[in-house]
Amino acid sequence: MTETGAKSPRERYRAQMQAEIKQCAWEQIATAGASALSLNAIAKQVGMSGPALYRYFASRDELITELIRDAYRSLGDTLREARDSGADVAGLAYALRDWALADPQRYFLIYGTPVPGYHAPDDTTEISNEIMTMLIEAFSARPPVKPTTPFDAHLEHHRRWAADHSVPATTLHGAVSFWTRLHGVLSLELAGHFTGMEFDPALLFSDELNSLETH
Amino acid sequence: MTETGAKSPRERYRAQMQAEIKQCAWEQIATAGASALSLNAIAKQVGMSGPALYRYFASRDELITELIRDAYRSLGDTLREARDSGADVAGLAYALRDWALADPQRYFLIYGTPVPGYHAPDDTTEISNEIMTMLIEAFSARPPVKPTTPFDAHLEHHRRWAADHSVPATTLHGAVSFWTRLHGVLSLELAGHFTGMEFDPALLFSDELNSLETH
DNA sequence: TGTACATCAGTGAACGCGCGTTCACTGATGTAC
DNA sequence: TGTACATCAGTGAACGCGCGTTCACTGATGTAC
Repeated sequence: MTETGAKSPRERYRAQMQAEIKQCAWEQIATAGASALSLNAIAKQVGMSGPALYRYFASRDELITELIRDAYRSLGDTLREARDSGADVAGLAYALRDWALADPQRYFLIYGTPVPGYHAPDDTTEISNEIMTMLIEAFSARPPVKPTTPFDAHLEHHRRWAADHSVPATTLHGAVSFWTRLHGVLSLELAGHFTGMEFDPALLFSDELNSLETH
Repeated sequence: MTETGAKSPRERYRAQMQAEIKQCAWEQIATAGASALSLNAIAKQVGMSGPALYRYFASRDELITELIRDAYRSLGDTLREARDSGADVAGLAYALRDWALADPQRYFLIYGTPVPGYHAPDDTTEISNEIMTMLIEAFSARPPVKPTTPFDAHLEHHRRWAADHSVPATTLHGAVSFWTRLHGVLSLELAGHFTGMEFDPALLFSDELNSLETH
């Protein structure tokens, strides 16, 4: 009875309120960074008093955890939709880039500076795995790469993390390099490390994407 | 009279105390992240009372700024020393990697999540420029690369940031890709995004380094 | 349709806390004659 | 070498602040008969 569809008005309201709180939280993060997120400030902006938030989230940490979960889900959804629309490796890359540019602080919430103590919730690693699987699939549809690097050889015996057992190691390598190279450009761009150099980061991104063809 | 050498005992003591404070600050950052840095906590650990720190730093922000400056200087020194010891591109890469692994939070203080409001002090961009120049020099010593990519062409007309006007655009491109690719692997490794995959990040790093030969 | 009760969103006061920072001060160290 | 003064490191009390969180409560909304 409780498990599917048919929400009561109260449940609707509750969900809507929860979404509004998160929305405010995201705006605050975009403005001042995640570490400056304040429950009281959110409450004020939403138009209710501080303690009321505890109807929706058990604590500040739980709110942040939920935001991280949402960020992962959003990225996963974005890439899945791209794939379902027939996107190839390049399509996934641009979907990633657009997603990152749309909200840099959301990107950094996943891929930015780790907080020493904190450990991300388990569902996020599931989404990470799904993303990796999508990348591997995309690279599987490509003409195979010739040269075998030391890392390729290493991967032959360290590939338990990859769901698909039949795919060649060079394909796994492609997926990993997709991740690291595009993250390299993206994170430096989003952090503003290219301001001062007048080149267009988009072109660098495209070039890095193309570099994945040979490796 | 004031400008060079010959420090008085007071100046010595002062410099030593300042260094000790910074040292404690770094330990705190390594433990709990930069955003959790607390003046009072530092004071307690150094063995003096809170307000005493204001003899050495005008404010918390100035302390952090100074730490960022030191991080940049440390990285610059490390790479310069490597170069002066005759390191080539690969040597610089491993010097970078070692430096990053020695203190991940120091790395993230430079290359991690940006704080929306904050702007790094000017001297840091000088060091960034110096680092870029060293990379360009290192890539100049290599056999030239054949294929010209769109980004190469773009760089021909957007290279004012590069001090050396005589070097080909593909060389500049090499230096930029060095930066982005190695940062991509390093930052994901340091942030722990490879835990759960059993491969050795060092081998991936080497492979990414080798990938720079063709591009 | 109307009444009695349960659920639950939101309030306001209060908690303790640690923060950065200021201020007037003490006391030791250095400098000048 | 000894005295008089200036410099400056460090203290302790106090400031106001905003934080996350708890608690007992009010009042509206939903549910059962």
